[in-house]
Amino acid sequence: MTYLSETQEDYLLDILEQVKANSVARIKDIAQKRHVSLPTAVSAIKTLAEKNIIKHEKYSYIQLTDYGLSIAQTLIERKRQILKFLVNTLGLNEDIALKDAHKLEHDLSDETLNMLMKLNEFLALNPHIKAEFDKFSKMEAKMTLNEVKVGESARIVKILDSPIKNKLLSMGAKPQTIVKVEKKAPLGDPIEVTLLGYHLTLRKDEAQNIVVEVQ
Amino acid sequence: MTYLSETQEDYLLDILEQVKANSVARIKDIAQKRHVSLPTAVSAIKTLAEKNIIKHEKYSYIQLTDYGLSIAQTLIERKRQILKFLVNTLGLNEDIALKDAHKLEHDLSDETLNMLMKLNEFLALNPHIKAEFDKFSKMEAKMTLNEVKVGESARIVKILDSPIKNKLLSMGAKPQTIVKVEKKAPLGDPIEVTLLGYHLTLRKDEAQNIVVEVQ
DNA sequence: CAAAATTATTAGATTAATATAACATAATTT
DNA sequence: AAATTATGTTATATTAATCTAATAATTTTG
Repeated sequence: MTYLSETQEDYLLDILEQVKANSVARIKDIAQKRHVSLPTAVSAIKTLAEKNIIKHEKYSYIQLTDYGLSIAQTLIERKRQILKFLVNTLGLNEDIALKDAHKLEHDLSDETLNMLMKLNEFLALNPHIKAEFDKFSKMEAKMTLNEVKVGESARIVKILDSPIKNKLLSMGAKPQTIVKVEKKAPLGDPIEVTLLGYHLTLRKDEAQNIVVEVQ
Repeated sequence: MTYLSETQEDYLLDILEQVKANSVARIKDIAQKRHVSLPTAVSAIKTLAEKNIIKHEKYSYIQLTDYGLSIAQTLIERKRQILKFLVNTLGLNEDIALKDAHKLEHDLSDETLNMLMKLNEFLALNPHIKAEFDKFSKMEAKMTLNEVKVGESARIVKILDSPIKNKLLSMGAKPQTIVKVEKKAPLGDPIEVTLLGYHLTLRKDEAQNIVVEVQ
């Protein structure tokens, strides 16, 4: 029915969280939680009130309407399921999972979310499969950049700690960045590559610190 | 390095797509692809040019810089992996998968993306497990709203085609919406529930059309 | 090659989400 | 109860992404 922007959904959830924790929510609390200025919170609260999600009288507490509470509950449940997927099923650490869940909760279609939940359930019911996957996911990729053939592109999986790491990071390279091997000298040393628009010449021992995967 | 907003990333990918398909890209093409007006495209192109992602001279073609091309390739690869997860691993249909992938490509952390890829690989290498999951995911949930106990909340999984369906849709209820059973008459008919702030009284045969899951 | 058509740009507005500065109300304390 | 502190509001501005209207450059065509 009422459309809420992502930001408005975030405000709503923060209000509910605050009410739960503290029995009442004030403008100040919400501004703090959201790391925004008071006027910003005031105007967000006004918009939510216009949409009948909350009630707010000047200088007073913020209260959820039944409608607002119900929407919030649905959002919370979505987020809970997404977190479960990220933490339990994928085994990601809480920090990353929370950040990602926060974005996903706004974005995922009901259909996709439903399938993630099925996957959650499936692995919960089949611990041997879950264990197998966990083992598999912990195996390191073993190909390094020096093994990539001339003309081929690869995706960086990890950059091992080494002198070259900072140089690459400073150029903006990171896991998922695509590197192309342009040329190799005889014996494979040095190696010419391009990434993020830069041309680089790497020694073989430097390239060995860059773990990659070819598609 | 250079930060691109989601919108800017979208423009970049559309430019690359256009260049690939047509060997050159013009403002008009991009405006069409993005379903925006020409001035909007002009200003987006200007921003990307300032960030050294593309080159553009007044009234002329748009060209990717090496840097822009490289960023685009990384983005494309991300999206490809996400799509693979949604379509191959989860078995979602292409339309939904494309929409979701489009949003996820901007949102997912590298760590999460990496785990999704592991899951892709794991299931590709273990077709028997994949087959088992496919079978599992196709099993319908079988609990309906009339079976939920008084005081409990449930998540709507599906609303079967029936007279009640339109009524619920018009209230904004859909899969993932939370319903709470407030009261049941003796013999479980009728049933009082709340959802999205509404109080509803449902006949048992209506409630049987609402497939739910209790958490 | 001049007129017409196509494509691009500039100017000026709008909306959502943010900010700072200035002011107003409420609560606390001496 | 007056002064001080805490909290909230209003006025005004900014930024990114969009729009419409007006204008300009380029290309096509009769």
